[in-house]
Amino acid sequence: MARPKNFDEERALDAAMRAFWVNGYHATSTQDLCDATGLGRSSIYNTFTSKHELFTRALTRYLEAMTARQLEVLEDSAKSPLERIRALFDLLLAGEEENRRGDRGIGCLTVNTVVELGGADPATARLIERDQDRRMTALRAVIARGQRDGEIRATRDADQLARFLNSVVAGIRVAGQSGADRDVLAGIAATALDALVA
Amino acid sequence: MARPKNFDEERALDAAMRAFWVNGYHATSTQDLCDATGLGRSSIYNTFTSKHELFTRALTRYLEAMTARQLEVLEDSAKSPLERIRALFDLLLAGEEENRRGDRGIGCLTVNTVVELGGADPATARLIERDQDRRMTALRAVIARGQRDGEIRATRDADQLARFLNSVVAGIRVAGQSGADRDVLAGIAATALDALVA
DNA sequence: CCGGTATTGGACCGAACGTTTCAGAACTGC
DNA sequence: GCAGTTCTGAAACGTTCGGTCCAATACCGG
Repeated sequence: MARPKNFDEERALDAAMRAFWVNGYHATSTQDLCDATGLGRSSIYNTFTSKHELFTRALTRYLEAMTARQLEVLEDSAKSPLERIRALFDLLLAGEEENRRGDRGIGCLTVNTVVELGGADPATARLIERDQDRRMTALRAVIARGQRDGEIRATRDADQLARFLNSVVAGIRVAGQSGADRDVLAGIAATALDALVA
Repeated sequence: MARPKNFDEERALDAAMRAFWVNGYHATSTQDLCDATGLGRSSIYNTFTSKHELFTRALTRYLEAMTARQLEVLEDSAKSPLERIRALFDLLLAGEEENRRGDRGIGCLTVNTVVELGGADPATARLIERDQDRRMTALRAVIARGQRDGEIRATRDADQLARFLNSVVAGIRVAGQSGADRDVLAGIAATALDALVA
């Protein structure tokens, strides 16, 4: 047929994702993307059409990877509902530990994107909304199950508790980004769980 | 002496603050700032030196205004500690209600700035850190007081609970920014309080 | 009312932005 | 090894960026 690309598209996507994650959409220039991926401008535009399209692809990849891992934890039938939620926080904390630049975390691409583009880029906002729905559904199910088992307080409905947890997750991400260390984040997570078991 | 400025510096600062708040630092151009303030380039640069300096001034103003209002609530001796914390959430929810563009909130300039610039702009990060210290100190004091009175659980120390609340506040801001309505945010706040009172 | 000083609007600066173009290189199928 | 197709690197596109310059203007103190 024709000349093949001499780079791995998914590897390039990962590098771009990382760049957007660390610096944000606007602060990442096409030159930065070339440097991060090791590709030339032509290859990037030939493969991904535009900066925005590349961002969309990178974000989609991020959402899929993160949510897949979270759902795996939430649906682990070897654990009780409450243990799964604890495991979810463990996963989160491990991720925060892993992704640090200097004295602070780089946050979560989802949260970062909601904050930076949420109001200005409806297509991206929808992408994140659909992902949130998936996570919320799984979370709600686990909580409802825990409530039936008597492991989780039933004084608030599963939906409300799920939204609370989801919001705490975002809060932990922001706290990590503003410099809180692992112990502090673990303390926040543990305290949040108090609201579920009391 | 000489010709006086024919605009109100603080009013201009408010307008600039609003622009940065809604769109973020990078996505707000100097032209946007001219449009928002109604000033010409010359007046802006003559008064504020640079875009970054204007941002610093605007952020400082925001921090001062927000924190002053929060401290006022937290130090209201007419209320019990727990009532003060409830009032803090009420203040937060009222602010979220007030600041909406379309179907979503515009968040909180502090959180937005941590997310957008936290890792790349140490001077700004320090500014926010100092502000956070003030708010955390007040929060810790109120919680400690509530614990002495037996109104707040003493199974976790005041510092940990304060960090938890602070993180929930950020989480609520992000949730509002991703489209959650008032009832949902109120539910998150109420659930967070469960962790304090058991 | 005039001299001195600061502010103002608008033209303008070089640099960087996202994107396009294109000639040449590289690979496939025949 | 040639024809056909795609990829690649480099140069260049027009636009917008943050910031400067300057002549005209407006005000104050004397």
